[in-house]
Amino acid sequence: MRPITFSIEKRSERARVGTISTPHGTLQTPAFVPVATKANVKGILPSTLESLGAQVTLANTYHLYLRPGEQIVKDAGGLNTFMDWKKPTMTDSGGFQVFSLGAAFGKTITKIAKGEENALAQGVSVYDEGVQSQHGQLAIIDEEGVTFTSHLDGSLHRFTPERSIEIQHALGADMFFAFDECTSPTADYEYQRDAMRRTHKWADRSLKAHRRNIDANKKQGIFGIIQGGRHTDLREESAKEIASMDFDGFGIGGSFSKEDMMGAVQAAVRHLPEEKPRHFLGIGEPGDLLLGIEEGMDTFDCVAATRLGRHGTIYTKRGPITLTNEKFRSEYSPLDPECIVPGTEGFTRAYVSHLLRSGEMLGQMIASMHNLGFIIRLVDGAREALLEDRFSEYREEFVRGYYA
RNA sequence: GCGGCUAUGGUGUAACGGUUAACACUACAGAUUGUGGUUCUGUCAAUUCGGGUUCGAUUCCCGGUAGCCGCC
Repeated sequence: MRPITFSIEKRSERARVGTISTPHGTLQTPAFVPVATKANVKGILPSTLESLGAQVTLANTYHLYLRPGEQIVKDAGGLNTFMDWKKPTMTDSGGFQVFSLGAAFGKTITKIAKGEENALAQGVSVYDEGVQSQHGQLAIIDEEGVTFTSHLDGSLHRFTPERSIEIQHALGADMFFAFDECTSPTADYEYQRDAMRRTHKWADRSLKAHRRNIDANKKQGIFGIIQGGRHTDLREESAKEIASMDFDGFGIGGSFSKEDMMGAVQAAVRHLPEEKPRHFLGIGEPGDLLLGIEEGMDTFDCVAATRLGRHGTIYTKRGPITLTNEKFRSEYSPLDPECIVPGTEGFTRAYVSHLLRSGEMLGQMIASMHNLGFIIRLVDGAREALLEDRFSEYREEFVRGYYA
């Protein structure tokens, strides 16, 4: 019996409603996964997280390895005990940091490319770009793994698939990811293909490293990651390859352009087994979550809710608003009159605007809390809608209000 | 009353007899999708007033005004 099991309660075209069982309890899917990079969701207490309806959190291998070190977490009794979070946990493998500290370091590239960057990328070889900017990067990739300098103190480190898995065993999350390379959206086709095939080899090595550890196999499940950028043929190749391996679940990772995201997902999902959970890494914005659900994705993690909140932007049913804008200084209305998040009922836009403008941490906490509550409710609502056969109406109604 | 010093965006500073007077903060706006915790990118905004010298003055000169310091 595997530690991670998945059952589907209902299907609606490609979308599904299910339950993931883990040693720390179950997850009703579709589910949003708050990001707890350094074993905390920035500005949010675990008890608050629970009251917002969070079912699971995702921590990061790279960050916890550097500080405090995986041994500290292990000796604490694992991630759950360390951070006093009793529900299921996940860890990301550190593969994303290969991108964020490598090709994207010190640049404005994000994992979601805009249209123009795309066009720009057509004629540009990322290999050249990489050589040019290698001095400014903290990570260098080779076939065996990644060598990087710590962003904290400049010290030299190396991750291989085996090392990433070893660290993730020490962290002890219920579900964790194979070590992968998240490519830049500005990379050309050849680079995407080569990086994807390298990721496949790393997936195989990650899986073998995990299965060798009998003890960890009783407590933790491993997810393989599909890459391939925005190219549907690469996404298909990647999905077939990763699906053929004995993973407990799958993740769709990497970079896209906004327009091609769902095409890439569809191409991948086609080749994934029905009976295993699918996680959409780093997605997303409200509309993207609903699209992902429609395409058959089960879980989603994203930093947007907390990052936007910290920087003063909150979600509302009528689209995102920037609370630090002058007009909100004297708006004595709820953060979102159409979506009151429990625990924030009494706060007005004017008050939170004041806190954020004053640099008060409570402002960031309230805005993060609101955004997390908003997103979790959105995804939970989608689950209900799927169960009641009204998902498309649910999605359309939301999109009509949010993107009006 | 006399003498000296100072006067540059909202704030604190910079600069020069010569294009669009610089910088930081503030203000205003934008960005953010597996987090490098208060980040990144833009924008608005000033030479105290009146004369004079000069091709040209924020800069040099005279005066007014204001502030600070000293003296009686």
